[in-house]
Amino acid sequence: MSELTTARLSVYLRCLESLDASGVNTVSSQGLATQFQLNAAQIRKDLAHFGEFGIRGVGYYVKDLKRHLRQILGLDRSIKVVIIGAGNLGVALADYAGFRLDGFDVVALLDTAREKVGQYSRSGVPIRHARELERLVEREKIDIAVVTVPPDAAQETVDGVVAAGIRAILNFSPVSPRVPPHVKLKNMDLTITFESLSFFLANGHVDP
Amino acid sequence: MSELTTARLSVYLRCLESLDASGVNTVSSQGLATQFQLNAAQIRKDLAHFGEFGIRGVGYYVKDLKRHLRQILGLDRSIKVVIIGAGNLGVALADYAGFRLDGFDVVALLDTAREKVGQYSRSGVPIRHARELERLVEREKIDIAVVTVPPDAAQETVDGVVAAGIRAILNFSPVSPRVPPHVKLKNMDLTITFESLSFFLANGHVDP
DNA sequence: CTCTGTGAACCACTTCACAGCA
DNA sequence: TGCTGTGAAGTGGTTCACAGAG
Repeated sequence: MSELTTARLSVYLRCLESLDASGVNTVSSQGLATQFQLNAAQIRKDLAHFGEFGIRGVGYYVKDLKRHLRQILGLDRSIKVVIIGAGNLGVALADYAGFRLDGFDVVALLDTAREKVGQYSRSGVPIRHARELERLVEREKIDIAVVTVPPDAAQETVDGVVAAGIRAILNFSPVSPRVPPHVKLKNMDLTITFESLSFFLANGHVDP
Repeated sequence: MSELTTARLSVYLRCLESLDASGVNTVSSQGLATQFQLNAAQIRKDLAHFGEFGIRGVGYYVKDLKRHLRQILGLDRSIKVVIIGAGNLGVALADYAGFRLDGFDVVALLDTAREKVGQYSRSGVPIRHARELERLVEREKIDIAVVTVPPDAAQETVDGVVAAGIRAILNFSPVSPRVPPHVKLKNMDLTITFESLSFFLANGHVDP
């Protein structure tokens, strides 16, 4: 299943939540498409991969489809997250309000700096020593590790995360660590993102 | 020019910087490909869009190609960045060390909260009132706006940024604001990213 | 008659394979 | 000979267009 498809499922879920909040009961793929600037055929095709959720001549029941999407995305339970690297970015992510709402539970921040261990983030996430990772994973059934350590520590951190049995990693450091095939690694490389924008500024405006 | 191509140019630049730091003078597309797990033909094709930088039978001069890529990516000058929304994430980004190294200069954080305005981030980025945006853009020739405001303020913030004349926006809020066609908007949606990982955990391990 | 689910056509990006230059 | 630059082939993802269910 394509990355792009699953990202769109998230978008659809968000659209449906908005419609549901407005009291809308049913929506057609065409309705979704025009309201949220999507492609109707693509919506139908994306959804059809997972079952027949629509009713011909009617569309989709908003609440029904919402529930299906939540389940497909694995959001029908709390997802436990640990953040490794209690620097600016790590702590900011731990305190990011959006997560809690969407069922993501940041269990701990991990770091090796003596003066950070034992502290709490503003929103109350405890900072613990990185060596506790294995124990934490075992006891708390961690689902996702977020890596916000300096680039030269990224690969060893990721290795530790994999060894601890975590199968999904979100990496913010500007390197692409190696992971075994059963582990899903997603890189959020801010430098690449900024350089893309810079490229557009340098070249984008010239084209006819 | 494809998004994917420009992202790869950033990757190539990083690889070349690493080679240069190791004292390597020339490298072939094959050399780059095997060392950094890329595709040799793709490297050649990506580069060939912008000129003939290689020498047949030899490869590419590392320092030369580095300079060319910097120029193509628009990194041969300082890029001025303003961050709108001095919350956890905005301040963390302002203090992110990686930027300064790569020629990105965070000129200011903007916010509307009276108690934040006048303060400084840990690394010394001043927090100013959001209404100063237009003046700041005019005086400082801002290139990129980073939007880290709450979702319901995202569209109006982006509208203001566009009105101020900024043509490249990096948006972290979980909505996709509308922008006119001459403006480049890049969304970094953490919720979608986490939900993709959740999807993988829920479905990835089953496939044969 | 409306709207879904889906094969077929289309398009974009990637990889292959080779002509030709150093 | 070794490697680039590039047309041709291949791959995967998107859009079209319609048969058929409700």
